[in-house]
Amino acid sequence: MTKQRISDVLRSHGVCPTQQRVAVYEYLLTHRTHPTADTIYHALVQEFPSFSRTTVYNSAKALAKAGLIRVITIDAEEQRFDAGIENHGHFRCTHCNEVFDFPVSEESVTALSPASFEGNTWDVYVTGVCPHCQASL
Amino acid sequence: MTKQRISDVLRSHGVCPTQQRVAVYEYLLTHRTHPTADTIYHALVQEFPSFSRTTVYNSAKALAKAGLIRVITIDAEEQRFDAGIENHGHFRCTHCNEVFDFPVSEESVTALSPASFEGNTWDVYVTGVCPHCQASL
DNA sequence: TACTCTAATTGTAATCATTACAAATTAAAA
DNA sequence: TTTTAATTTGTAATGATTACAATTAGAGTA
Repeated sequence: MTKQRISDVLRSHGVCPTQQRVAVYEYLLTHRTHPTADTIYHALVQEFPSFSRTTVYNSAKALAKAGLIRVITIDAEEQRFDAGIENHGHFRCTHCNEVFDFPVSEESVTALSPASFEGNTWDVYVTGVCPHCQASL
Repeated sequence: MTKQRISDVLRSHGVCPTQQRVAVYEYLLTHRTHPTADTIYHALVQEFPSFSRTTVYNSAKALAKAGLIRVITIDAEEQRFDAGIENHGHFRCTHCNEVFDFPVSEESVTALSPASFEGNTWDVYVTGVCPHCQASL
């Protein structure tokens, strides 16, 4: 996706497409690794020398509010950000501390959500040891 | 459950049953409100004037490691603790900020957990507006 | 293009939950 | 008891996140 296209997406979601917001969203679209604010900051400060940590949080907040990204709190210490907004769960490996996606069907989500509550967003977090770390143990 | 009984439970889970740990576990057993460390601290400092915030965290960590309680991170700002360890999900109301339990069936959990990952613990977090707040809006 | 107004960015400082640490206390075994 | 190891506790440190005010950039208008 080109920067121009990303700008259009932001605009169509009511988000003013500043250079920084476009850069943050582009980074998340091309790095599906659930990066932390600090990781994003270090990656983008090279492109924008005046880039600020605060801008990462501000941009992410604007993108999350518009429904373009999700904030993941599977890690108690720090937030992670994810451009994938379709149905999926998150798995955190306690050994390598990476976060992976795994598929979650529409039916199982429907089965989960309590009927009497409204306007629901859901997160499925699973913690354990990933296949790669299992092999190396 | 008496203090004596709680002591036995801790001991049988390999946790040295100190007064403070018994008090924290008793508080969580009798208050299924998913309290924060601060809430527990304020409640117990009345019983133990020398009670410390650090002890809440230490005790909770020991209890969680023994599998007696769970740490809930549905709230990005602060941890919550829950003596309920059977299958259930957590719902956070964005209006009153309370956390409620809701049932999650064994099958839906099995359907969720990715097969290739091991030693899994899972958390299902749903966010929205609770029935009580829906009525008052 | 220049102008204007509003919104966004940025750097610094503050906040606040959580943890580190070392001294004092307690638990449990001998 | 006495001893020893584990736990508690108060204070200080940590570190992610936010508040804030000054600067800068975005987008519409003439």
